[in-house]
Amino acid sequence: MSCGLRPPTTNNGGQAVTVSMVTAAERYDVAQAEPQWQDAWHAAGCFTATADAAKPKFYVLEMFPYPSGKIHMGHVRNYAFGDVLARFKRAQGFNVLYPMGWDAFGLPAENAALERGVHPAVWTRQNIATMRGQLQRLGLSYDWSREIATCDPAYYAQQQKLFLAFYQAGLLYRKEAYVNWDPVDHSVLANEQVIEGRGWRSGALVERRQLAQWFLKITDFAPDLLAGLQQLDRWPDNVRLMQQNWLGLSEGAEIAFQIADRDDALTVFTTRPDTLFGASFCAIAADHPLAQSVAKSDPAVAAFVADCRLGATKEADVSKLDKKGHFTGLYAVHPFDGGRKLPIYIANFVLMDYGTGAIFGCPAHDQRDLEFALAYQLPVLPVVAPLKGDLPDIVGTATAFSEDGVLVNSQWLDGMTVTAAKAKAIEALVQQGQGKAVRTWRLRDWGISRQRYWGCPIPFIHCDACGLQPVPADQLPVTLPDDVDFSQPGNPLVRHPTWAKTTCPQCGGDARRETDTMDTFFDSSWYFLRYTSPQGAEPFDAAAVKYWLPVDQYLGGVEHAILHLLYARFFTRALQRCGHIDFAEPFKALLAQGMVCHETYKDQAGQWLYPEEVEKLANGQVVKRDDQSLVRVGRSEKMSKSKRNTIDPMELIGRYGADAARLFMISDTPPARDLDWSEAGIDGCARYIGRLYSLYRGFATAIRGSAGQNHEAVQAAKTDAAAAVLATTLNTTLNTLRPALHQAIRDITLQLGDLQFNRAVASLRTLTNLFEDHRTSLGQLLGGSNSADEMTDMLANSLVLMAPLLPHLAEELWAMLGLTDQAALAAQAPWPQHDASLLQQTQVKVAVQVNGKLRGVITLDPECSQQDAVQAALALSTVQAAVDGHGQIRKQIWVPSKLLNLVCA
RNA sequence: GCCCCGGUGGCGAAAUGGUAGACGCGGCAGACUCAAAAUCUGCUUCUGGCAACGGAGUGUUGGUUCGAGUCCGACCCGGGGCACCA
Repeated sequence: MSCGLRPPTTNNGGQAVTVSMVTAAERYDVAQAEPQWQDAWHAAGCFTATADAAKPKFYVLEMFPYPSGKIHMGHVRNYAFGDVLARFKRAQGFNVLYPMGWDAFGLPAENAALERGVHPAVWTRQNIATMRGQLQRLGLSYDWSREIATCDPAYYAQQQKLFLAFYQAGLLYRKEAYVNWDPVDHSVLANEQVIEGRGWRSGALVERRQLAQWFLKITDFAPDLLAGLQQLDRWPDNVRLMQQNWLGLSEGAEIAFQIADRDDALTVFTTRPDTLFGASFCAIAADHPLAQSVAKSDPAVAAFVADCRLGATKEADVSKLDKKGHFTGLYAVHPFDGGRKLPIYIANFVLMDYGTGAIFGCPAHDQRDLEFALAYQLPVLPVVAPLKGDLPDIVGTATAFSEDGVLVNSQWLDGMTVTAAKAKAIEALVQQGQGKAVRTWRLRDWGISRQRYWGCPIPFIHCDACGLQPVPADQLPVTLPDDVDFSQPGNPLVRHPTWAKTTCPQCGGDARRETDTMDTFFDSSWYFLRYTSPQGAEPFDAAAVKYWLPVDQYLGGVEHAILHLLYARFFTRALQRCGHIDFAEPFKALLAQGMVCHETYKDQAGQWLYPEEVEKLANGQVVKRDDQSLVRVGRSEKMSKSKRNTIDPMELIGRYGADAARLFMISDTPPARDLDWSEAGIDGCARYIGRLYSLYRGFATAIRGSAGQNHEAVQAAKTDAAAAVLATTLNTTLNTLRPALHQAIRDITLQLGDLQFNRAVASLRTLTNLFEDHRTSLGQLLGGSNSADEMTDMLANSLVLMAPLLPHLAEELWAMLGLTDQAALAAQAPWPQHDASLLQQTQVKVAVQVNGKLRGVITLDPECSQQDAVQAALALSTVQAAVDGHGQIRKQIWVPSKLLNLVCA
């Protein structure tokens, strides 16, 4: 990099500059400077992205926020990471797309309407305006011209087209499914609104009720979603593993058990056909057709089924229930032993959604089956023996044996391994016509119907005569009515006097609109495509998508590791099938950032409190700020609006500035790790910025101000000896800083590329700490030596390295050093390259161990031979003493430039 | 319950199987100051020692290795997800 501003080298008699002294008036005015640079970036159009096939592109995407009202620390963390990367990639010469928008539909807006009477649209728009301002104040380098909001009819109109395309492609269907029904409020509740089995507002016991709902056939893509994970080598392994487990492929068998004294059979799914001889019962889900039919004639069974319905809808809750069952009075005939009859139970731990909704129970080798068998006094027959040792006491320890082993007590399977027995059992079942090998997925189809107002209307019409009709293309979009009544619970679309009334596109008769709206995950499954042509008249422009997609780096909270990311992956496949796009995976690389956590507060009434409503007294008590009532402090959890344990970052920004707040969020903690919120350290970030300002200010003065620093200093050094000392000092500075800069370039480039933001900050600090250590002689070099240009270039390079991390400060210093003829703005300066030849070390420190224990360190030439190293090592008294203490050297481990280990005996 | 992740100084953390604690926060001491703030300098894992120099140490425990924070096994503790919060 060349430097245009050449410092004068003649002596004009200027005063010596004291680099470290800064008066208050010379301090960095963050509040004034930051908005000014934000304006400058905007005016220069630094961040506006334009598709240009000639340039390599890089799409940086952050999970867009729900407009809850204010940004919180999790957002700042997420967006600070993204912005650093976007700025870094721009400097590296990429054409960067870095957009922002709003996941604007959702439940909280309706809650605000219910609680405060404010219309969801108004509330949402206000929140967006507030949060946009906050993000802009953070100096994030978004292309705001591409901003979108999912609640904008311009967005959801396009979404309705996609919905109809999926319908055309046969990816959508309707079926009955359970919802949480609040019998008092007469409304459907989200899981979040069910607290300990009761409606959050009414307190009524929640029931499960069946409703006809829309489903997307995500299960069609299960094998492809699984296979695709293999290619996502820039996704974290844990996220891929979570997705893999969620898809939940299991290889097993379907077995038809003849029902005794009836003509029909019960088909069960099992992954352990090898354990068939250990079966002691069958169990079916409460929603299984067989259970339904038995319930019709048996009131006790009906009561049990009804009881199961009352219970939980969540898998987590279901699994915590005590295993309960009810005998149906029916028996299943064992397929390999007609003499054995297995009682058929209805059991609360069998899920209708998984497999066939029916199982056979082998208590000895399945923990859930064992618990059930122990509760209902069913036989426990071990059929697999461990490979080593005796069969453990299964009943005594109440622990099923589910590891690998050898078959016993199983007639013609005896002696086989589990794997061989599985194959053999299936083979036998196939021959008998009673079974087959099948693969089952845990994944269920995606239910997208929501009985709510604030979502994208599902573009369908119900006609009594013609049935379900898609809204014709020329009648799209179906927009939400504005005049809605939130004075009572339930979906206002249903109660609206006119909105749902329409005519059938088929017969022209009276018909009703679908009043369900879409799951907001639908909205967020394609927004990254819309960013490429945000104002387009079609959902997205094919050429723009072809250029920008896939997303090169996606950044978001690990809490979205499964649902959102899986739905988005499904969506691109669905769009591919519909011919809209030609790729399957939307996100090439993923950073699953850890959560920002904070302790929680509840008042005496059990209401969540925001941290700012809480005061910590000197005596350690925590009280409510307004009435001093005692507050209950909960453990640290993910910051969330529902628990109100959020921190307003704007207060920090007001106090310290955007750069300090951002630096604080990216320092110290690695991105993927959770962060327990604490303000300890923010002062240090602000001080670092102040220190850098005064440091570089001193350098700027040295460059610009008094010419001939070096000359002055040399003049001042009256004797030859003093002059020689000065020359040596300056030389040392040169020889220290030169490799240090290139080390920093190399390190920061690698670290930012690997998203190790905390380490990049540490590397930058290491470099600038060195500048501080050498500030006097660096000032002298800048002030008119042969190396002045090189030193100025070095400072310019350091600012380019700084620019992604501290963008506002870097601009301020860039201008201050007069570098604007290299690039008008630091944000436009190209990323430096390191010179590997400058990183060669002439001396290396080598650790000397005796029997693996550190006994000394020797400084050697990198090319030093093992023999010489041993000699140098033994010259150390500590090493010699340790060797003497152990006897003879038996072995030497020599890792050049690193370590010498003398193994003695 | 099932799946995933994490555990290293007083605190946040760093460390291709090769000198544990880089870089910070906090603390202590000193310089500057009438004083304070800011700034600067030094020290700061614990422990013994005046020191030189030792001993211990990465949640617990066992193993692999010349050598383990790192790899393998078992366990303990904390956090996240579990399909209608987003």
